[in-house]
Amino acid sequence: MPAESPVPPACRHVFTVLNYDLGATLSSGQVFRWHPVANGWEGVVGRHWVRLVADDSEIRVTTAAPVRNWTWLKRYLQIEVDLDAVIATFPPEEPLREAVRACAGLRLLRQDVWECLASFILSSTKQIVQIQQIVARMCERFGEPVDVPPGCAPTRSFPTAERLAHLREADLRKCGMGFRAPYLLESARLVAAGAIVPPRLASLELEPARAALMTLPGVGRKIADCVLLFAVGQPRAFPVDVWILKTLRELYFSGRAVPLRQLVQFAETHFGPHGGYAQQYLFHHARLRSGRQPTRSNHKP
DNA sequence: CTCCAGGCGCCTT
DNA sequence: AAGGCGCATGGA
Repeated sequence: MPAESPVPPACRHVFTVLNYDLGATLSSGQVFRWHPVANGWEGVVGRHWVRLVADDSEIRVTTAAPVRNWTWLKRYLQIEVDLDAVIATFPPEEPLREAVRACAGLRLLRQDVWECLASFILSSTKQIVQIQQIVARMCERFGEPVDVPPGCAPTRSFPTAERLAHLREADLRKCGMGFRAPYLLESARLVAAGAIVPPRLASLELEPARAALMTLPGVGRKIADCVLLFAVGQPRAFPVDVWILKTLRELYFSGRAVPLRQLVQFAETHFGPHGGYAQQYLFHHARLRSGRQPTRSNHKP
């Protein structure tokens, strides 16, 4: 057996990619801590400050602290997902194909479960820009400092469930989260107490995992499915939010008023084993068509 | 000013 | 089971 040749840790790495639109992926409302910079994106993954710069064939990575093993980031970015194989499982119908064409290279990430869960508890009846602001304030106040490159703005990790569990509701309300504060606080306490063990969700089937998440206060079907899709790795999970509701009604029911339950039923059965990917294409496409600028504040001249 | 935002929990039928 | 309403906060 050959001896391990020690690989010196570095702050740079390159992932070779095919059909990966990093900007669409990071601005499509599945994650809230990335912001665009000159020619790329900066964010925090776990305890790592990360800058990503992408072109057609690669994603170039810069971190602040040396990294020995890039597996965590490869997993987060889902580098090894064969997107064409995913899309090949979609039902052959034109509205979905059009969304896929319009959002070519849009991917799903594999986020930290607690970060995703907490973020989406904060998402209800909030615009994406506002979710970003609330999450940023919460990280600023309660996260741990992470290393950043010289000259870059200081930033912090996403606060753990244990950290939030020891706060008071008023501390969280100061982040601007309003009536969501008690939901987040109680969910943090339950997770910290082990009522839900995030890493174990991935070993459950879709339905039991969904049911487990929905025992948490402030977590209904929609938020549970966001966590299952964006963090747990259940590609069939299909979050039905107001955008998707409207889109499904328009594209598949001629704009008629259809009961929510019937739309959820349709979504479950129509889009197949990677329905969550289809959902993300429909969602992002709808937002693009609305004229909204994802992740960018709509400043007027 | 009013309206609404990647919903949920709880209260009515 | 299914539908209606209030909930904080801040942009548009």
